[in-house]
Amino acid sequence: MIQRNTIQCSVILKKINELKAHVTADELYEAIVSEYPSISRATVYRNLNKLVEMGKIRKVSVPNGADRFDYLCCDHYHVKCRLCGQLFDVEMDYIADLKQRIKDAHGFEFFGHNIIFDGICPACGKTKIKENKK
Amino acid sequence: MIQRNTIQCSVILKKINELKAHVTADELYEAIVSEYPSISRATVYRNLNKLVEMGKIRKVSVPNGADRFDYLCCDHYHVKCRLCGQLFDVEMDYIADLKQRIKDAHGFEFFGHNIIFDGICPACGKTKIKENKK
DNA sequence: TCCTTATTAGGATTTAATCTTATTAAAAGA
DNA sequence: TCTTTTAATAAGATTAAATCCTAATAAGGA
Repeated sequence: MIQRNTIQCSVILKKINELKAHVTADELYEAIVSEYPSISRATVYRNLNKLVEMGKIRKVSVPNGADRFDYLCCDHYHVKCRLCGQLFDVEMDYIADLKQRIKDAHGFEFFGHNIIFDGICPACGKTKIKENKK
Repeated sequence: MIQRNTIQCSVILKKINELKAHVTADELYEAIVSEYPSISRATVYRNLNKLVEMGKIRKVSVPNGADRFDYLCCDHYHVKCRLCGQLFDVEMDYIADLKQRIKDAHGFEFFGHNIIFDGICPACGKTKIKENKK
């Protein structure tokens, strides 16, 4: 017996697919606790990592912020707004050959890569222009 | 009077350039406190952020780990060993045109990007082979 | 149904980073 | 040089993210 299917784990996976957003573990906990009041924060964190290892969801490490979890779809990248801190999807092909660009691997074994863009989202961009006009 | 040159700030910058490594704020604090015992952790963190904003050093956000700080040299990328957690430089040209690859910017303003590779360093790779042979 | 043990709940703990407040010192001007 | 202003500091408290700890629970094979 290696791994058990628990109600908690399936509730977590269901909720991520339902929300279709880049949620933090804590946001997810808050969303679940209303319909499953006894669930523990530790259970949410533990199962999220388990689901990532199983390849059923994706974890996005965000600079200066909590990790975010994403339902699975195509490979894609993200941009974090430097003003509001929100994470958005970026429509761009996955750069499959990125590791071929590495000049000297020094004996490293590469598995994948993570790209996060730094930018300003449309909403914050508009606010910024208004504030500059003041 | 906008900004003051403090001894603490210059000690921190000097130490980063001396170490020439990807140090965390805490590692840096430990390295400095021996020769400057009264320095405060908060001062190290505050000045590191200040130096990043001034463009004198670089901050690297590492998945599942503390931020690391780098002395300035050329633009480059990093790889984090998934076994030992250490951060290493990757020799690869900076992809200046990366944002041109974005298909639909949705009104976003882009400034830059951050790439972190996921891999296994040579030292850990050797250890792994040995352990598999057991 | 029973038994083994993976998983959970709930709170405690750890770690990274920042905040708070009284004190100190950088640097501009007299 | 001395005075004044206030940015920056020290030291400890606090916050936030994530994990750990332990007794209790429940998944699922026998």
